[in-house]
Amino acid sequence: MARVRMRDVAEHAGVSVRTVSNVVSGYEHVSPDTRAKVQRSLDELGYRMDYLARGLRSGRTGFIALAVPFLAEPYFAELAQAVIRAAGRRGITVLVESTAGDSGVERQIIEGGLTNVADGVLLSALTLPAGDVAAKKPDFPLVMLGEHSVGDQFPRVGIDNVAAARTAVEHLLEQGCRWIVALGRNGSENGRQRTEGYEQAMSAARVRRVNWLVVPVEDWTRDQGYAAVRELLEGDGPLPDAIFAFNDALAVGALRALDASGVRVPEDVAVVGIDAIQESAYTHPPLTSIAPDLDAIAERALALLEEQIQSRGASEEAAPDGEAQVGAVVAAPQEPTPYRLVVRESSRREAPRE
Amino acid sequence: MARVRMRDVAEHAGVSVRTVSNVVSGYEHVSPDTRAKVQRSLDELGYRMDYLARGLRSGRTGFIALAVPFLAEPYFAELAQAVIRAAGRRGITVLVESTAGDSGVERQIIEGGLTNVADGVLLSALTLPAGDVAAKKPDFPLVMLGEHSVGDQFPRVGIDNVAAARTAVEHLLEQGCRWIVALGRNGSENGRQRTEGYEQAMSAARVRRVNWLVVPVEDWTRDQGYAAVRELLEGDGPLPDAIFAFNDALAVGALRALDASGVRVPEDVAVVGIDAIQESAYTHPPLTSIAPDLDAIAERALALLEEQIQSRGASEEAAPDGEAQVGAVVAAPQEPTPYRLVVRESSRREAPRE
DNA sequence: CTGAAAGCGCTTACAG
DNA sequence: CTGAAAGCGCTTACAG
Repeated sequence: MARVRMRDVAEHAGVSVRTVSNVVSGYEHVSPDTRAKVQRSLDELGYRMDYLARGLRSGRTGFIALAVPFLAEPYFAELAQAVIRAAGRRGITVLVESTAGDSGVERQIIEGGLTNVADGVLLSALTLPAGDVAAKKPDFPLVMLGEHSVGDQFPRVGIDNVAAARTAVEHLLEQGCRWIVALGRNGSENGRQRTEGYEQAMSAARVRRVNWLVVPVEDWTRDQGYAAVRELLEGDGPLPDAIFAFNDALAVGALRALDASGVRVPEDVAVVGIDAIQESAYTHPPLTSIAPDLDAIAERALALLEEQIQSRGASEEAAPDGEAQVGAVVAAPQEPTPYRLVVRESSRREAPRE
Repeated sequence: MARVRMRDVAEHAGVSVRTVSNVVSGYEHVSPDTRAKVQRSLDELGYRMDYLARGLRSGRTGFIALAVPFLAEPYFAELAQAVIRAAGRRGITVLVESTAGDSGVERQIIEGGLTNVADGVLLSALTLPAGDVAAKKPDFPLVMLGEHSVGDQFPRVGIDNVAAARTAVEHLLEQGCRWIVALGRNGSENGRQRTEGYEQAMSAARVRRVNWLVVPVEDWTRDQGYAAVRELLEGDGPLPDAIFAFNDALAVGALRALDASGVRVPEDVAVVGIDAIQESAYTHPPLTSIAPDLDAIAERALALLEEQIQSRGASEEAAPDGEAQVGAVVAAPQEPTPYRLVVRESSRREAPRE
């Protein structure tokens, strides 16, 4: 029961390991007879490739790393699932890392902590200051997920946050809302961009400045959304028309706070989120949200990563000392991936006030 | 910028690679002077271990694989997060695989598809028939997650499903409910066990058989919960007292269906789930659920896996032909991990009917 | 189309 | 406490 190696298969089939390797890796020029013979030995002995050894020798492991802040956050879990599925189609195995929003771990990844294990990395950075990533100039295949505006140093894929936020707010404006609270500004680039989209829409609709309000939070989680809205609702006075939450988790928290305070959605306050996580179809009431095309994100990210992986192989051959600028090859600015507005009950006003 | 190897560090420091290796791996018996010298070279050259090479040579990669059916299902995402966190504390990297409920992939894993990449695997099987796993007698470290009753072939960790279900139903009975629908039986072992817990509680409370009802579903998802309850509510006639959903996803779907039909929770129908996923605190109304201790599950699973990994190392030394029965070493029946009942509004009746 | 052989970057008995 | 050397299981020019 000891491990079966290529050598064992070769002996069993009466060929050289070279030939076994050829058969296993699907090399074309092997005579049908030899192939059949080797295949039989392969099956009979139950050979299983040692990917580690192959990786060591060939420089390619067939793994890529996906680093997300919190795997337990629905958006990231769903993104990871999409990436795993897309990778599976390409015969790539995904190593999922959870950086826990800890920039230490993110930094470690940027510095190449996974380089020799993974052929490349997909990084959905949260805490890492954009400048830091840019400064490191990683010398391995890297694609950023989400809109982080890290200069144009790396290929990145994600929706256009500004446009997405604008779309969400425009939808609320179309429903007749005029006093719209933006929920979720924080230090992140994403937060800035979504704030900007909000402001663009409010400005274009000529909404009075007094009716603009951006509520900050630390993290885009249900609890923070809940807490922020509870605070907002305390005391007396008129209510805003609508809440535009920067993601669905915040929106879920907001809905719960509204519900707990007896505020009706959408009659009193309309709510819109971003991400269209699965949960959003089951909230009370179902949540209107911006749905990024996760499959498109995954597909494109993988395509970009593979481009880099391939070009690295090529350039290393050309310049064995590894001076090649890996990232630069494909750093051309990317089109943002598509998204769509999913209108559900949380923002559907029977009779627009307008 | 070419890759810095141990040999480079050794030359730079004027020692042998053996010494560099000793320093890097924290071997004790290295003179302080040598250590300092080597450390300086390490830093100066920016050495980074090639884990692949180490793994090939030493037989340990420092990776374990975690295979779950659907990473996008909240329970599994939260479990994965717990495992990653616990593994991080032990210096282990987790390779997350999503089997997509496809028994093909699960089977592949059981057959050792990840063996040489991961030191061991944590498998949360869903579709795989218990007998199959048992029949394969995997020759690598394996711990099953969740209660699958695969004989006692493998160490496994999870809550006691029967007891958990019984606890949930007993809680409903205590609230005065007498006509409790169990939602979620399917072909899975988990489903059978939760059904059994339901029956035990109903039986012990001497509830009339006419008031027992087990509603089947295919998957434990929100949509299936929604669809099943919609169907249940169609037409006229009295409503049941309560719904015991076999997991929170089903409960979320049930809550939505109830809400859409204008049925009040908990006044008309109380609802209880299992898993206590984060989402459950934000449903309408907040959902009572059974909370398994995910950290305990992760910790224990990792401990059991490490035991096996270690004992394999040991036994292989003793019996180089690999005849050692890896799993058997620690296959002693495990205590189920703890859980607790989290009572929220969905089952809290001000005035128990009893 | 196939063989014999070098080598990927480590670890680890074996000596000293 | 440290060196010189073998070898983990592959891939891949280099020959033939």
